[in-house]
Amino acid sequence: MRSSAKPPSATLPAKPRRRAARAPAPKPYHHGDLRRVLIDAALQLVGEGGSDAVSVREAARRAGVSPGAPFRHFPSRDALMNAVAEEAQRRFRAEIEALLAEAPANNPLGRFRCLGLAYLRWAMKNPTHFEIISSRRFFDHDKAAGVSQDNAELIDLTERTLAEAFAQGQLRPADLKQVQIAGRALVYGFARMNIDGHFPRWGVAGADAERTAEGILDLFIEGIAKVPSKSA
Amino acid sequence: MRSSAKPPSATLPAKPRRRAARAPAPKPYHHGDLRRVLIDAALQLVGEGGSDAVSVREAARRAGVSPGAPFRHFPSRDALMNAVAEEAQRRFRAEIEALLAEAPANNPLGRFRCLGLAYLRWAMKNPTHFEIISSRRFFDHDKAAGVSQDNAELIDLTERTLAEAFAQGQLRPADLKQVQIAGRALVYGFARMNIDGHFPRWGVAGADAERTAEGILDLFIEGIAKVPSKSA
DNA sequence: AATCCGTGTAATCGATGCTTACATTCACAA
DNA sequence: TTGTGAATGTAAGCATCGATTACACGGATT
Repeated sequence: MRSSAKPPSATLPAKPRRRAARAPAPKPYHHGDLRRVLIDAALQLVGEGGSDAVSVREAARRAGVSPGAPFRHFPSRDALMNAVAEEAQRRFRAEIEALLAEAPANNPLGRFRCLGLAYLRWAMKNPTHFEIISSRRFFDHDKAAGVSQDNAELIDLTERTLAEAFAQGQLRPADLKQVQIAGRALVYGFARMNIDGHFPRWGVAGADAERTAEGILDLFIEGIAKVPSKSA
Repeated sequence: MRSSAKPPSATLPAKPRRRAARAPAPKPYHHGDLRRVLIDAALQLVGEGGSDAVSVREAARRAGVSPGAPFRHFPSRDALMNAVAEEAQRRFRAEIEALLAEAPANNPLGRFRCLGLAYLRWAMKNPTHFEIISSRRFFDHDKAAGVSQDNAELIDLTERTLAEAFAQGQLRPADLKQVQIAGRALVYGFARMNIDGHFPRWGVAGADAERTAEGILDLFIEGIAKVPSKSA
């Protein structure tokens, strides 16, 4: 945030005070788990106004803590964003794999499609969270290894799935690596078009979005599948 | 900029002085064309460090002008960014159309491919400029009509080209609208993957990028073309 | 030549990220 | 049980940023 559009944090949890002895210590000097709370607050801010809407001070405010406190847990705003990205990526991966678990095991191309669809659905449903896990502006690759690893494993998963599909003769001959990159570019691009507000210009309204997502995914898969009129 | 990584503006372009009457007035009170200079400075800042690296103050600094001066020309930082986006979009469109002019007129699908390639090349070459014309964070759609119009006309162009290709029987039967959106998602996604730093993870180095771009474009076109081994 | 208004300056405000010095409390050891 | 050090939060302050306001300059119109 560039200082312009930052609301004055309307809602504080009515921070109580006093502590010590044995009274129902309402305001302990040490916050229970500030790190966790800060990540949640930041995650919420992301959900409200995108990654730009995250400020350390506002997160501290929502946690009911002084502006300097977060720096005990995160050396910089970027570090906080890294942690946020890590959390978002964890959720992303969890949902993808959950959906994949329901897909039939004996149809690799179908599973490939399922992966793409799960990817698109999550991205459409959580655009702001998707944004921060996709832009490498956060988490420096070196730090935040969790994100990279989760992501890398997801990529490996699709790669294996695609290779299986090819091995079972479901694909036309092609450079599998390029197919994989093209597929990624397709779903990533679609998700990004949503985030970046391209859809209105393309006549894709909110309700159509998911249907369109499915449509372009099937179009792509038809393009790489062996029999042009089979897998859709 | 969030105050952290802002260099102290090492290089001032020896701010141009003089104008008016004929005496060597070294520092004219009125800048010649501050608006233009500010846009150029901002454009340069974008090229150096992305859209986040643009601050009104730094642009003013490079223009050799006081921090408040830019607000005579742009009511807000966003307004400045709008103008920058407009300029970038203009250049983008100009180059696309220039490249398209060299494509054979009688092969719509080839022209469609040329459009995609030109799009990808420009995006790879000017990633930071591409970023600001693609994110709707800048130019409010209502304002900055120039960007929207340039973009809309480019979209119309590809739509017409695709329709021609279909009319000439170069495509397999398909929902043209979805083909167009898929194509856009593909190239946009690829360009965005570059911007967002996804390529290292995908084993796409700088030199490979353009070749890979061509590869996935051809893959896509093969997928929608009538004879699977014709248009590439 | 006198005036007006577009354009730049100076000063200031509130917000932000981040740092430093200090205060408090928890946890572990004697 | 008691002491002490490390962890964690507070207070205060710096620099930068976007944005506003009052003022100064000067080119163009009349």
